[in-house]
Amino acid sequence: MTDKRDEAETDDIPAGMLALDQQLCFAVYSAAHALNRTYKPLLDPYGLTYPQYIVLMTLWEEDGRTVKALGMTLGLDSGTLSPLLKRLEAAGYIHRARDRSDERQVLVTLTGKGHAMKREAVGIRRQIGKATGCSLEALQTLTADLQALTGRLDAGAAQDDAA
Amino acid sequence: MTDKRDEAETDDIPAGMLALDQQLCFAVYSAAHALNRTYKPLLDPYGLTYPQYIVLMTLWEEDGRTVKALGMTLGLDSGTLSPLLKRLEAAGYIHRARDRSDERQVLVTLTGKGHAMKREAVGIRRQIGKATGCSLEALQTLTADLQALTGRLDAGAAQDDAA
DNA sequence: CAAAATTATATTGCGCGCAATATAATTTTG
DNA sequence: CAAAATTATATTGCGCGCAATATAATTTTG
Repeated sequence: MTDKRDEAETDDIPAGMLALDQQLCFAVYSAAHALNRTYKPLLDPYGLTYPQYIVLMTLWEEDGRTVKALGMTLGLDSGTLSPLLKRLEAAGYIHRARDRSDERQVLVTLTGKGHAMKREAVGIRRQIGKATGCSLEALQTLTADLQALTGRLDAGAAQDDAA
Repeated sequence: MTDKRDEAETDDIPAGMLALDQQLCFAVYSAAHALNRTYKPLLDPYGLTYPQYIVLMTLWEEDGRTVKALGMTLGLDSGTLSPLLKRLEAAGYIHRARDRSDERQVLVTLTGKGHAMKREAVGIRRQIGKATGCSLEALQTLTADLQALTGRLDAGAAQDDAA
């Protein structure tokens, strides 16, 4: 973009020491996997995966959303959500139905089992909180920093699309 | 574990506001996806996925590792690595060969193309750095916090295994 | 109002990530 | 040293996550 040339000298990184940006990427990658592993034994008894649990959390906040609305909140498209929602329905947690006033849309609503799961989530939340071993402030800071990072990354991607 | 009862009142979270620990989990989840999306257009021209790129980075640090050693570093098992490495070999980036002194092990080494990719990585690294939009200090703090989090999560999981 | 464009969801195919299992090589045990 | 246990890798099956495509409903355009 700029016509500067003289900032190209990060060329070689001392052996045994990754560049910081690579470290960050790997740290996010590893943390995501570690969280997944931590959730797994807590969710297995309910037959839920972590992404399915996230969808339920979203519905606990606001029930009766469309697939599209869920996708916007979670950053997922129908290619991921459609089969996931079918499994959640098969497991009895949600119900899917075409919107009568716009038959293109599918409304996703919690079943009794889906609502009941919210109470079970209290224990899960407590265990995850314990496992992170973070103070409330640390949790807040880290969350805010990650949200800011995600925002900047997505903003950059959107800009690239425009070009 | 403790016999206290009087800390069970996080039961209900105000509507429209997720508990902080859930926010953190979702923030990590979203950041990982955002990073993946950012890497994708940069790696596509080379026919590489982000996990494959991570494996290459690991080999740039120390070539000639076993599958097991790679797995320890990356937190992945052979179920993930075996097919991934086969694809990296098919793409010409690495070579796989049984260790002559212990035929159970497979040694993974970079090809010329695999080594050459390290130079291409300089540009990718710069673009990712720009996309994160972080100061060096912010990058360092965030990385360290995430590494600490991952460490605590994995330590907890290891403890559970022992029980 | 009919044709074209847009929108919402679903499907297919591919690459992880992981659990469960299989296989072959090596080490330990009796 | 032979049998049993362990170790390293590979394979199968399932659920994401995403790109590409298909389909049906709705909206826009002429």
